[in-house]
Amino acid sequence: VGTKAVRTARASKPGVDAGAGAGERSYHHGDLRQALIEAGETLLAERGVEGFSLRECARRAGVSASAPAHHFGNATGLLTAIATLGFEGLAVAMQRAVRQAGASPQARLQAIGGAYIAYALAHPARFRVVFGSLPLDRGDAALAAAAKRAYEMLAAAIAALPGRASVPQDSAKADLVLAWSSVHGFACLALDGQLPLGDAKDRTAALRKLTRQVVERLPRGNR
Amino acid sequence: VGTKAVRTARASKPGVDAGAGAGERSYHHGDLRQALIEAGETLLAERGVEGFSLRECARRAGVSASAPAHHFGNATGLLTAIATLGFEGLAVAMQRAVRQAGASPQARLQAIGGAYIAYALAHPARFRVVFGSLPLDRGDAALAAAAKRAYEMLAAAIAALPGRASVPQDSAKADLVLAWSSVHGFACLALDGQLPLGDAKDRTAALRKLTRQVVERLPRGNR
DNA sequence: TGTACATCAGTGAACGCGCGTTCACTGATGTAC
DNA sequence: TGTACATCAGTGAACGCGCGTTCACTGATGTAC
Repeated sequence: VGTKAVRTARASKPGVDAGAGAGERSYHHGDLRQALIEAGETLLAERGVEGFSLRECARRAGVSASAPAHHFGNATGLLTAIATLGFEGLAVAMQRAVRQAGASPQARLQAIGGAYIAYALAHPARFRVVFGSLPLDRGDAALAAAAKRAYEMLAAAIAALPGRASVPQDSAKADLVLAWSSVHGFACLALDGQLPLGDAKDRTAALRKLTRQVVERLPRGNR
Repeated sequence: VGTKAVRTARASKPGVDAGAGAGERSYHHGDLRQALIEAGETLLAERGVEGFSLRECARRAGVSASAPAHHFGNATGLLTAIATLGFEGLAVAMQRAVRQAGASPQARLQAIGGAYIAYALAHPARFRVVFGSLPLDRGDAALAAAAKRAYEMLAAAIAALPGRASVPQDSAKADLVLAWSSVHGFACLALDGQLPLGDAKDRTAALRKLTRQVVERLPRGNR
């Protein structure tokens, strides 16, 4: 009975199977790791941090409750993988924004801020895992590397502003905190639905104002 | 046995009993509502959002598992009460900061920002309940009133800045979002331990820089 | 090309646990007369 | 001041549930010869 139920569940999601002509999947999943991560994100998006469970992820991936242990060990392992994706996605989104923003350092920094917020709103589950209070394996190497990459993109964008070369390091740090705080706060409040902004147009306007002012208020070094 | 255990638990927290000479508490608690709220906050602080449960709150208050239902109905009710406290405390803290900051509108706004962050760091559990993803009864009248009070303090402080009378309403809204985002983001990142700031001194310096710049960059209306 | 075997990736039953909630109950308190 | 009674605020046993994790197992795959 169990096997049949699994097959039915899988058959309802065609196109996920790797190889194998028919819609049926074989005993092995193909890419359970990936499927569990996706299930986890969907679950978090649907039920929030409270509703997350490893068993439900397994259920959604069409797999027995004990299967996830082979890939992630435990729930923290899966959440850590999702958080890593979150940092990586953030870095990629910021990278892309920089490329599209042209050569002006100001425009680039502004674009990074916009990309940060857009990413948070597009992937609320990932964002909440990264910056929420769920248990993560903070010692995980992949997680730390992804976090560092995202962090350094922001730092580099600030350092590239005119006149910043002469800014002392701890002052540069404080400026990074300032810029990051603004953008991060906006993302959090927007995600929580706390912002007193009516429609998406209001929000876009406020967002643009915010990123512009963040750029403008970063002091130049040589004054 | 149950009753005895309860008595022992209560006896270990002297001074909580209302009236009654001896350390023993009677059948009635005295102020269970308050005790449950405090237990909830401690629990959240200790175990985070994940570790919260109504039963554990009852246990810590030295009371049976079914007692909380008399006061809060369910877990969401207790969390809503904590969130209400959070907004009220935030409003009170900001109020106090304004009073101590003197007459200058700039200094007042800056003080409000500092008070917001200080409150978040001093009451992480409340702050996380207010702005986290835990289920709350958003229709609760007390909660809505407290939220409104806190929100309007910030709005009033911004409106009191020189030249702001002529700023159109939607632009004022966007400015409020800007100021709130900066301060809120700083508080969130600091709570999550994400800020690359070494000690409390670093943090205070960054905080001061942040609130100052927020104030300076709010545009005047009459230009 | 065939065969033996190791390894990988899954199953499914079982465990013990803590949870929220319900229920009939009872001790303590307050109020009317 | 005393008594009857309503109401309030708790008890504790019981329920069914979903959870994470363990365990012996087995089907599928890959590799050595």
